[in-house]
Amino acid sequence: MRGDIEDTPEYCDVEAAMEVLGGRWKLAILKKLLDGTKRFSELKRALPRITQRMLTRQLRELEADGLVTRTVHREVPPRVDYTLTETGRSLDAIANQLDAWGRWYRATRGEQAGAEPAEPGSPQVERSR
Amino acid sequence: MRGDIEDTPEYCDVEAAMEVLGGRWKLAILKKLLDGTKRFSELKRALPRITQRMLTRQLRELEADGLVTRTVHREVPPRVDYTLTETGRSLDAIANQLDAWGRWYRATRGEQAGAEPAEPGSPQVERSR
DNA sequence: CAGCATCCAACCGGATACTG
DNA sequence: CAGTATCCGGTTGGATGCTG
Repeated sequence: MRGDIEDTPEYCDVEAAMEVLGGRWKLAILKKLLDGTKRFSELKRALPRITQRMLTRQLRELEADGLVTRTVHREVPPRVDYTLTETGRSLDAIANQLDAWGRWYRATRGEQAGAEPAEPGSPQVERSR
Repeated sequence: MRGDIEDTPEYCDVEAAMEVLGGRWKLAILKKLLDGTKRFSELKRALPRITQRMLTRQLRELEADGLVTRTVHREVPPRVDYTLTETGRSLDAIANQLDAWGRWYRATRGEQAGAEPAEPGSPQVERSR
């Protein structure tokens, strides 16, 4: 069973994904935008722990990577809103599974580190194997 | 729809997940370990772009977070191997979907940066192998 | 409202050299 | 083999002030 294809030192595509989605905020922002278009202040309110500075920067990067669209309405007061592109929406399943996993992980770690809870063995996510 | 729950400024669980899985390497390492137990040098070979220092640090963090088990064999030459815990294996589906997404994203971006693919949905996510 | 500018501290990640 | 020690640049993130 030594296929040794498994050990191929090729560039892992997970790395490619993490270069775009890496950092602490990208996926959290994506997740919020899955509900629909949101303006800057709505996102800021939805993510209280991110600073304005970081939110701006992360949104610009997501825009540059083609995951969100930024729309500026020239009115007073100013209004800018952000919408997921098709590419951004393609992360729907992954973002939701990460959300479920995060909740599950926090629960298991919060109660007792290392033991399996009475809950379903996994988050909503289906396990392989 | 004013007081909808969707906008709850609560701590997003995606953030919790990203605190554990964040950074460029965590998920890539996880992905490699999904194939089974690997020793340090095998991981290093499987991920040529990570430095030894980073590999060590990321592995220690994964261990501290209960995702991998570190086993030291007191022999000469030294041997240490790493195995996923149940918690670590619970990320199987997510890691594989991210891998698939990364491959798909690279492909679409490589061909035509900025244009939407005619394809209807997300990348073809391979559920379990 | 939605930002940009600036300063600054802390941490992340990489390169290199050395060790049990 | 599997690390540790040291140095160092870049990024993250916070605070504060200013602008169209």
